[in-house]
Amino acid sequence: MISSIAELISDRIGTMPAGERRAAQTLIANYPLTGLKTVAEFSAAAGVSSPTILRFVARLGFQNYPEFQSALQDELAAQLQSPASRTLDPSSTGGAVSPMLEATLDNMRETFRHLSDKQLADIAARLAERRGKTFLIGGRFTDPLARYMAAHLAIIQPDVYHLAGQESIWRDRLIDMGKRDVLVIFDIRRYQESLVRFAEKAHHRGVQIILFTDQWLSPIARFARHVIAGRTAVPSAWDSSAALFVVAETLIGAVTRQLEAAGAKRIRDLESLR
Amino acid sequence: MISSIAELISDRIGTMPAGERRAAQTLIANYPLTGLKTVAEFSAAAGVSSPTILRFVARLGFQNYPEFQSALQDELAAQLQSPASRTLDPSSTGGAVSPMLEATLDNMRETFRHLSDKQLADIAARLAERRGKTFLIGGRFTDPLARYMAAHLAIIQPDVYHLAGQESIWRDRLIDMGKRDVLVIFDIRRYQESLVRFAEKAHHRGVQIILFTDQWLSPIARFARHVIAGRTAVPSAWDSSAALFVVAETLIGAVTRQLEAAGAKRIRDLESLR
DNA sequence: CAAAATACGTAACATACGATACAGCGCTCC
DNA sequence: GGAGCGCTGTATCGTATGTTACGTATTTTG
Repeated sequence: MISSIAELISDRIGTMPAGERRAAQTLIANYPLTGLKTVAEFSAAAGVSSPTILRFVARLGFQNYPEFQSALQDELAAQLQSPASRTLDPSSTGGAVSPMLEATLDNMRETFRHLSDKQLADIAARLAERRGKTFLIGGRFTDPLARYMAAHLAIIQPDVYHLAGQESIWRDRLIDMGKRDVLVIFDIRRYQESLVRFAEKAHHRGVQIILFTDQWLSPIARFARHVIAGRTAVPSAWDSSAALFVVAETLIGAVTRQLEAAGAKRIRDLESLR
Repeated sequence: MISSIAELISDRIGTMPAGERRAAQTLIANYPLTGLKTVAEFSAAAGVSSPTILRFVARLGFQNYPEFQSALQDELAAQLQSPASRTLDPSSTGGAVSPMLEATLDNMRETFRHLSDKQLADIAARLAERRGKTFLIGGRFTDPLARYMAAHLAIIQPDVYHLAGQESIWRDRLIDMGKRDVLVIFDIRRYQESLVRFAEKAHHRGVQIILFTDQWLSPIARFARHVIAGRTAVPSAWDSSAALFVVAETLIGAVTRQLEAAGAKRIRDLESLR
């Protein structure tokens, strides 16, 4: 049963030649707006020629382009009249994907429910005050999150370092850390021994630790000044770091806002360096 | 302050002559669909003549009919991109949580709404079939996502490589790529020249490209076999990659499920290696 | 009540839009 | 490696669309 044109497309997109597939993808990307424009605009957006667009709609089973547009408009009309039914109710998608998404969304709500605005503001403030250096590090699967956060923070303020590579390398960086510095650690199950040892040593040197972990709390929590506990359970073989990722983005945004004045100047300076 | 065209109309409907008022009313009645149709259809629906419609849109301040339609489409685009689902479930979040989170949740729902189960299943199947090698690479801020995905995929199957470091390094890896291989690219605004060039060359070598991008589609979409367009807009100075992150996790889960038998054995082997 | 002004529709016009024919190119399959 | 097929873009064509001019109807005002 094919109800919407979007389904029709994703059903046949596999059998389409390259050019028409581009058309399909650009249409899906911001559905259904591109389809309401003229053939010329559609083709320009997709980077193909007009005839390809027409062949595309022909393959979908429409006699001509206006007929295709009418179908899109009808669909849009039905959709606008019942706005509530449009926002993804769990039953409509049905497939194996939906439970994963639902669980992830729940995780985020839960994570933020246990996270007060004040707590986030405090952490952001600590990251924004430029007394010392900021170091970031993560575990096997969470190190990309540390990288992601470092990439953003490094733009709006100086002295941001992501600790990468072999353990011996970042262990030696301990020598540079002191009580004015901040260490952001990502560590979820199964907690890594090496990270715990590293955190302990940093803690003894007076470094303030901000820990991103799961709801069962990494042993590093003992040494941490701030602990962010995210929900990670999803119906999959793996744990999900998505909630922690969103917290990280939220913090990045908050820090950016606090450093607005200084940060804006810094960004301009960076731009001029290219 | 007049924001939407609907407001503009209801603001001036009092000063309009009878015919144009009928036009206004029929447009408001099922807004904005009637305005997207042709002048002839609009006039028929309103029971007036074509020139009356044109005089109507002229009175609203538009130079010509196409300009009026474009304005309607822009409005519709903005509306579709940020669904007002906030009003739907204020209960679940419990009140004044950061607008950042709400926007992120919306982005995810929207992203998955434009993403069919079949599409995801196709991509997962392509990643699971072990004919060739799998390469992953990302842009300035999205490379951590590539890393994250690579870290997981590399555990359940062989020949998974994350392309890191300087451009010249991964450019040389092109020599190892062929038509049996898959290249996963993350690229959101502002799109990186180097990535586009790399994608183009890989494409010419017959490599199948799976692209993670934003709703405005990186130019790499021209070469991509599969395109995943995620929503990135959040109330922050930065774009959000969270939706793409969740799609990545979903794919990781799907691939893992498909490789369950082979993957489980591989994981056991890995365990015994420690 | 008359006269003017405004509003509206009919009909002709020009533009630009969608459709089609054709040629070049790349790809696949012997 | 060569022949065949299928896909894609360029150029051209017919037409539907938006636009305008003009005449008639309707309302408004002195």
